[in-house]
Amino acid sequence: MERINFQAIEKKWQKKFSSSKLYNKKGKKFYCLEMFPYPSGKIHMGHVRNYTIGDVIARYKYMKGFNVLHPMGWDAFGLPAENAARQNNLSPKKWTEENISVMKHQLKMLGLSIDWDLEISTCDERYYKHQQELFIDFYNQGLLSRKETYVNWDPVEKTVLANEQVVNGKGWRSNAVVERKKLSQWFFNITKFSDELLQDLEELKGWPEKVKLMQKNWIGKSFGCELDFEIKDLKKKLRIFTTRPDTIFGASFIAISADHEICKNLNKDSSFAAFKKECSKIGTTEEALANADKLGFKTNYFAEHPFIKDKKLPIYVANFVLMDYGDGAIFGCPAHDQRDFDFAKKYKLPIIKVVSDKENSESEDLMQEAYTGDGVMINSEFLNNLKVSEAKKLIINEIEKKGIGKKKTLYRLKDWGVSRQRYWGCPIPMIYLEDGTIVPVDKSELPIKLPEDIDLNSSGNPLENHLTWKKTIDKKTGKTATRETDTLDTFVDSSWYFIRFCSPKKDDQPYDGEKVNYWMPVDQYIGGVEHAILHLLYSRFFMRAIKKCDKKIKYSEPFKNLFTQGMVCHETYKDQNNNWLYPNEVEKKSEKKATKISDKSEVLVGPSESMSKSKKNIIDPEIMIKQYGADSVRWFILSDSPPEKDVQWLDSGVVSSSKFLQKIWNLNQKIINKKNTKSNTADEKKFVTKVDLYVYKIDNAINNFQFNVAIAQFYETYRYFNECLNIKLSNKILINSIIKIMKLMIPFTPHLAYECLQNLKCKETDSWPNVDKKILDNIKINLVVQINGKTRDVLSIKKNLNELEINKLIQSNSKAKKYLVDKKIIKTIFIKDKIINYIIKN
RNA sequence: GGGCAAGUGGCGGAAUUGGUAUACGCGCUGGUCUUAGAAACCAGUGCCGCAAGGCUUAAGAGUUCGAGUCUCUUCUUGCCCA
Repeated sequence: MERINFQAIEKKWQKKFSSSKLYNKKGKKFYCLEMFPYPSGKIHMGHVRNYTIGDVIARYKYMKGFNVLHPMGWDAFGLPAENAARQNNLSPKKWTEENISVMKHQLKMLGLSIDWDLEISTCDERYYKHQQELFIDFYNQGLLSRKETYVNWDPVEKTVLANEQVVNGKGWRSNAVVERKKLSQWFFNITKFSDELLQDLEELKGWPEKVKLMQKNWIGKSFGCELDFEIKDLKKKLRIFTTRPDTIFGASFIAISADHEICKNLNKDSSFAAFKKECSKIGTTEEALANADKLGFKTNYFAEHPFIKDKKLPIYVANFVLMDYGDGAIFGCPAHDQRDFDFAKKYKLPIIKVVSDKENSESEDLMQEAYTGDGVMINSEFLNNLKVSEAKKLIINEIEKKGIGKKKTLYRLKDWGVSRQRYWGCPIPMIYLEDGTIVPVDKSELPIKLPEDIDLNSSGNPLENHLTWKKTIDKKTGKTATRETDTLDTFVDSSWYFIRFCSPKKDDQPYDGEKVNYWMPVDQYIGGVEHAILHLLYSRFFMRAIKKCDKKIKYSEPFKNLFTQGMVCHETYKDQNNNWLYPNEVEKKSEKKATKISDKSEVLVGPSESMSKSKKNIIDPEIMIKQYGADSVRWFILSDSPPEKDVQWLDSGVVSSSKFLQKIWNLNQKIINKKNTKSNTADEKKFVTKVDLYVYKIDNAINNFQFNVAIAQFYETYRYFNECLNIKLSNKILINSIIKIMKLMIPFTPHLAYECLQNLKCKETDSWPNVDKKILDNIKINLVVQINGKTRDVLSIKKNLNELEINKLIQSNSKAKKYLVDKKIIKTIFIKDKIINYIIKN
């Protein structure tokens, strides 16, 4: 048999793919989008998986008659470009552009059905110009604000981090311990949509439940109430916020933030200053706050308990209370809150139990931890004997009646800080006038371009350090002004790129509203689950913000269906010195044994983990494509695991994929070269029906995102064809049937499939094979015969036979017959086309 | 600590959603071909048993004619939040 020349075939068809598109003007629109890549240098297996899945969907939908939009672009701003540029003495722009060119070439090698005419890059001024325009629109709509807040400061990167960029109190990239620093920042007012973003999750039927739940928890809606305490010494009221007003009778102290107004009275005290400094050492994440040592500073003030006459609660300044949570003050109920409990133990404050349950019957001084569960109120005067939920309602009522507070809804979601003290990002189009006012740049001046003559080697923000860039003139007043030197968080860039794809060349506006209303929402969005919260939440916010600025936009949800694919994993290897090794430095001897190729020393084979540069367990897709062909790589990455789960890369797997594709090629050759034989109508009918059944099954599997199952069906189909080469089928039937199968393979292995179809002289390759449902009705099914629930025979019969007919069949001709001799049948369970179960008595 | 998933051969996994458990692939074993190897092809491959047959979906219970699938308890792993 002739070996398949995949290099030649792939080259030939990729040339065609680069100009062919998936538009069916008459069909229903289908917007298929994969998360666009960061141009880090080369594509990795994660990209291969992501874009192969997307390509299968796009090609499949196109063949089903949809008008498919399948674009690609580059998430091209970001810190790595600056770091790389510094190391290689190259401009970030140049570095990024070179990476894009390499990666684009690599993506083309995969044979993707992307419409490259729509390509965008977020670092292109033709893109960020419009982002600046949107920024100004948002500003004018009151969706932006400038706030002075404590931020997570990364002392190594010298930049502000978002809460989610802080992992275990450390910077996600630098791993440096994060500090708190006060800075003036730009914020998108995402919290204006808190409730909407939460409510509308329910409408997202095509999203994984898991992702919706994560977003729900992230938004974190909770109820509580505000409550005023009186401080007699200061003749002031202290407003606190609590989600547990029911535990008010268990209150034993008040804790306030070090930045609270009351602390101004303490500023002269040097020990307080030292304490305040200590507080700034912990980050602002909930996790950092929870894990930090609870520290308190006792003030000389006391608050009056609102419900217990003459009871005074000491006021502490505590490091775990922040100004931006509630009002920067809480009351502490140690018995029922772990943080308060730790604090009370440390400063020897009273612990008063107010919720009782079987599980926490011990007395207060024996308690090892706070009890946060449900129960019945005790020690709480008029709340006694009520359940926690009832007590909560009643106490809020009482508080409102007394006029000392009110019910309040609280969201965990914070406004989105977008200022970054970095060069390689979208400049913020705002200017500072000499009198201190801040105004947007006049839209006619957009884009505010990044300067190219910058010095990346001195510390801090290169835009700030630039000699002339920030000096400007306000167009309206003609007065001198200073530019904002911060740039936007790169999450902003990716929050609207899917909208830009609808009209990527439109120059005078960020988008063409009509096109947006036609193509949006994205019908299928595909990407990693790691973006489940931020990117998706920000994008949902952007769509709403744009809708608010532009009444013509119809949609507020950007992604109708979301698919989150699993990661690509590989075994890890370490040598005797505990250094990681690349897979190509290692020779596998058996399951757990391997040696280092260079010196034959023993290698420790570690578990399969997500591919990462740091562990060196990476396989270069380009090398695989060159060795086995793009179709084999695509086939393998889809074949081995369900797409939502992690997949383990196996060289043996891709080898077997390429062997199978060779077999498919051979089968095509055999059929094309076969001499016409005399046909048998019955055989042909059976064959055609069976092929249609496979078509049906494969179609179903693709529709359900079960690509691994679809591929298993292809293996079976191949086997069946091979068996049938020797039975009496006309060439016409064989060719028409193999054409159907090759069409089904287009989404998976487009190069091979198109080449085979061409050899089969198939002219119409744009439509999906239809299955006649009537044919499937005539197919034989297996009916299971059970005696007392044990399978004794399987009958291959026509569909729709009734119980009587089945009984007759079993009595006349079945292995189950012998079990029924001389037995009394007390019950028969019969499910049509599935099972018959005889319950007998011995 | 809380929430959510998941647990099926040596491995990746399938099971029409309560109806033949282990499809398909990898690996392994044997064979054909070959000077030899590779490739290709054929056969076998959950466990016990010579066989008839029995057992088996993390462990245990329950519902049901029937449970991998539903319910409860326990264990383990993963993810998210703390």
